[in-house]
Amino acid sequence: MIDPPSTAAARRGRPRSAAVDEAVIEAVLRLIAEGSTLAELTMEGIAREAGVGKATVYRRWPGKEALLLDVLATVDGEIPEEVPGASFRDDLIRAVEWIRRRGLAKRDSAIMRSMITEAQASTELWKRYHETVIATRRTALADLLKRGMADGHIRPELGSDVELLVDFVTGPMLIRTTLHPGADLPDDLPERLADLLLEGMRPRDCPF
Amino acid sequence: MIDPPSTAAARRGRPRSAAVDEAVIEAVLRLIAEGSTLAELTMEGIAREAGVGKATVYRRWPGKEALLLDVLATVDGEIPEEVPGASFRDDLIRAVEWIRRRGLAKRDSAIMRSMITEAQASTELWKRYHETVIATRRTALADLLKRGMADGHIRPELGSDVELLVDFVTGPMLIRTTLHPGADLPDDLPERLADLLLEGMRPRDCPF
DNA sequence: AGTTTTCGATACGGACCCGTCTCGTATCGT
DNA sequence: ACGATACGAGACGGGTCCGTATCGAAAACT
Repeated sequence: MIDPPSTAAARRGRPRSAAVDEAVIEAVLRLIAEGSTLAELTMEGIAREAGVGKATVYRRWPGKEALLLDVLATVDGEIPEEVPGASFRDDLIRAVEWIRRRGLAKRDSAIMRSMITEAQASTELWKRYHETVIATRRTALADLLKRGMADGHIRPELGSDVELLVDFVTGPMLIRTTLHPGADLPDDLPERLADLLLEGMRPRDCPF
Repeated sequence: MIDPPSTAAARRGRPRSAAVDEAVIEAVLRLIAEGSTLAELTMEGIAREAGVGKATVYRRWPGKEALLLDVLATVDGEIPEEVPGASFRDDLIRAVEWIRRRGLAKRDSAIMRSMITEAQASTELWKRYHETVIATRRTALADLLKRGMADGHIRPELGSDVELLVDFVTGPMLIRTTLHPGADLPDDLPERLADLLLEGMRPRDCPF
């Protein structure tokens, strides 16, 4: 985002409308949710959708890439706080359920699909998305798994590769939400999946 | 692919070069593998990459969509025949290993990523890819799982939703290959993952 | 009140791509 | 040999998008 004319000298004249910033970002999210690829997004189309002049957009962002970076920033905050629940099983279900919800949200799943393509080019955009959304979520899940390991819900020898466990937990649901868009995601899916995962990780002599 | 001037009347004149067909399709695959999005592909760029006149491309395909459909057709054949191996575990490892290999192949993974994004628009292209590549592979895996179920490697109550099991098996490795491009995929990953999966699915009193 | 900046709208030149067409040449059938 | 077609190269008009500039009106500051 471009700063208004440099903080020092001027603060005179009509100030920028915060509503416009919001309208533009909302417009981008709307277009993505409606099926636009990132490549299909145009500054002209964005301005039109936002009901805003093209120059007004360029006054704030130097180009599409910068704008999209700011759009992504508004998506970051949607990661839920990680409160340990009643049991390891509950926490696991909640983690999977969270992925399911993102899949049901047109907006989030559309963004994710867009980012997957961007990953090929490994752009700044993808780096940002990975750092703020994916990595955050993965470390949170890794922590959860480590807690479960400490409590004896997971075979110790699996601890050598927590990343594999994270993929193990997230993969199935993620595949449903990204690869089979429109696949039905019934309410009890997280629970059934979590039990399947638990069974895969638990010690053979575990009493749970 | 457009037929040469109608089968009936004419077969005179210089025939079309089969080498050109190949060169064009190869060029498209090369461009995709190098990171081009499908949207970024241009008929001009394709012709240039193939060392071919633009008109020569249009003589064979009416447009990009049709060309890409033919390109996809050349990718279909790479699905391996499904020979039951020594054990259920071996078969499972082979199935996961196959996904890993596709992930290592820049070409295949790039195509897959492209298709995932294209799926939003639900084009003819996606339908074709899903039918010929994804669905084929999934039913093969479902058959494998049913065999395993019949042999007692899988808890009977899991049989009610084979699709979930397919996601369970493919998800983790697919996530690695599509969502974390460039992630290392060590040789023993399929084996470790398959054992994790087996453990999740096996009956508690299973002797295996 | 007067100044300054933003606002939406729109015009502009440049770049790129589309799909068609026209070259001169090459390569086939007859 | 000859006619027909394919070939590479590239010109062409038409379209879209980029990023900048200009307009009169609106909205803030001094």
